[in-house]
Amino acid sequence: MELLFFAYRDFTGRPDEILAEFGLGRAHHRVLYFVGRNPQINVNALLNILRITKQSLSRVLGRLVGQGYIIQHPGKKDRRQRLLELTEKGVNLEHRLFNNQQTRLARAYRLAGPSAVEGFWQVLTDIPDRPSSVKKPSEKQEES
Amino acid sequence: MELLFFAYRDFTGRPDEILAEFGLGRAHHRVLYFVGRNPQINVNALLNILRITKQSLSRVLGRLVGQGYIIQHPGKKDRRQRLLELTEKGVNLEHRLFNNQQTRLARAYRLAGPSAVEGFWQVLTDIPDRPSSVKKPSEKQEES
DNA sequence: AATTTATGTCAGCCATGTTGACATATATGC
DNA sequence: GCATATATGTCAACATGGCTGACATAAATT
Repeated sequence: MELLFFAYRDFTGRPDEILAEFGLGRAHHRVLYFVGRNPQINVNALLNILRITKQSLSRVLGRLVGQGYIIQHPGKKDRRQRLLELTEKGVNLEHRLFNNQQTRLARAYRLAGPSAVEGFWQVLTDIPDRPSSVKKPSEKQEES
Repeated sequence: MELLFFAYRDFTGRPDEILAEFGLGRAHHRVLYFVGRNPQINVNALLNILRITKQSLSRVLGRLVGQGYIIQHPGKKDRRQRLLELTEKGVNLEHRLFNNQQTRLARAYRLAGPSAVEGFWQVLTDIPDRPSSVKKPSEKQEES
């Protein structure tokens, strides 16, 4: 139980330091991450993943767009949508953050061994609410 | 990677709702949890676990003490220390929150099976920074 | 007696969540 | 084609829970 807390705490620790150099926070990290993994995602889909209000997202996203980490462009099928995508600058930063966490995970994986990793995934997948918003974009936005 | 985010997000979701009924937040939950699991813990040890400043803790802890969820009393060996302990009221609330999360975990465990659970623990234990502050109070506080 | 340690407190700042109200552009339904 | 719904944005105000800095007190330690 508390392991989840410690894991999360230390998992975000290093990235937080890196982000601080750029005057960004954890919230910006999450946006970078999910936009990076879901190019051309629209705002609504992103809101559903993060489960925050559009006003909260707006502040964070606006900053990322303003500083050139993310670009927006209208959807082709639905021009009301603003589809989000990392710029090269955004990709770079995201990679830097990602690598850091990956290193930590890799260490844990190495220590624990492959079968443990398998179980880890298994359980972790089952913790969130039912269908989960992970890689199930089938229901929403096939944008652009 | 994102699984950790989703797991954490949904893991804290229900408890957050319950806490809101009492006008408390997630920070209070963490304190209740760790005090519950480490009766007679002193303030410094708690700060080391949470990795926050004493001013932050003070606000949260002060509230919990004020509303009778936690009691403090001076350490016997070192009377400067304030040892923390849940009251019956605190135990009740903590149980309620705990059970909720346990239910969620139990579901995941059941779905994933025992060997997966084993691996889950294995990996999760290895994610945090080295010695980890879990059950390793050997270096600090042997109070009261 | 001097210093260090454990704890508390005041005051203010910042990031990031919230609600509510309202605006605009586009898509959709009748 | 107009009415309405949807996708998004924006303004304003507020709450929580981090943070820093400064200072206070009691008890332990040297």
